[in-house]
Amino acid sequence: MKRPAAARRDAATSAPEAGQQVSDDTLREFIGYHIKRAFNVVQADLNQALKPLGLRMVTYSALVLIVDNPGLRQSQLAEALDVERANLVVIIDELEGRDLITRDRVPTDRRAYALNPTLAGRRLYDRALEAVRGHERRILNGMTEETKLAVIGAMSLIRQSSGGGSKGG
Amino acid sequence: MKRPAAARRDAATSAPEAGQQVSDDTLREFIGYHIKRAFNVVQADLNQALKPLGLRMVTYSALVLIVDNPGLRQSQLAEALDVERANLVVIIDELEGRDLITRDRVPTDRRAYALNPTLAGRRLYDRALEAVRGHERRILNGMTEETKLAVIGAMSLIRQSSGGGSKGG
DNA sequence: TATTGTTATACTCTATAACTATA
DNA sequence: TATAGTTATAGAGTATAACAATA
Repeated sequence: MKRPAAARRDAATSAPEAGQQVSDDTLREFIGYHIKRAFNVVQADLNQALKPLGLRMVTYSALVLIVDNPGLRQSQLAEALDVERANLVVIIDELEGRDLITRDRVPTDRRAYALNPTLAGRRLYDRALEAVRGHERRILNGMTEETKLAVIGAMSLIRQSSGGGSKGG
Repeated sequence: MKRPAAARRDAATSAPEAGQQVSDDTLREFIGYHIKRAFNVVQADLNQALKPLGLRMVTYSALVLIVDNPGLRQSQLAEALDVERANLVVIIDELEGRDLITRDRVPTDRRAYALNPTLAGRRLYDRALEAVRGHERRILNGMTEETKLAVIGAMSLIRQSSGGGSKGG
């Protein structure tokens, strides 16, 4: 109920002193605010880094998981990426259309497709990982290994607070 | 160029052993991946917390900044929230339509509007902050103060790597 | 009956260009 | 000329329902 000391200007219908800068002291109390702002930077820079390869964040993540888990099914990939099966279809269409992966019928369950990378897919995987490593070097800007581990631990802690799937946002 | 030891299954067009679970070891090398997953959880839970108040993440942030910086202009708010002026219009419309804020003409610059909270706006601000504090308690799940500060420092470091505006993602 | 992949649809968020009224 | 707010529009991202084929 108490209000932030620093932020507040004066009371009702105050004048908009133009040159003055906006205080976000109240929002900065919250860790979620900092995460959101940082994530915006990460996302923007990552997409820039992936653009020359014709990839976006989702298509990149999907390609990596398919190369690392060849033969997995669309439903498994959808769950791993935390996207709806329906929305994954166009992502897979895109990767398949560029001959980066193949959709292979599963003999033992003819409803399902096994996703496998092509040679081109594996090559793009290597280039994408190099690009993303460069991107991380850029945005981390000399962050210590200790801090990195602390962040990863903290993010995992937050992730655990949710039951599992995190949609609905 | 080297490949993750843990992740890889066998080679070309392998079988999709159904029960097996998907490895994201390669992606977990990257801090951005952890931030994204955590942010998804934060966003989903925050929106749940704000729903009873009729607020979303943006409208909440906008309301907080308007209460803390009464009299600021839309363009200032747009910059502070890192959204386009054009997209802020509907957000402001929404808050104004609910009589949480007012758009007041600036006498010294008749192009601009000064944004001011109403009494109802200030009251909802208080309730929203309470709700968000509860949300943070929930998702942080006993994170130590030390870790929190480390995370905030790390997120600020990432934010600094960008020139300022972080759009284009 | 349930599940896999699919289509269609809708709703949010975001980016861009162009307009108006003022400066 | 430039700026503040606005409108319109298009592209992502995402959620839901319903369908065909298969289990």
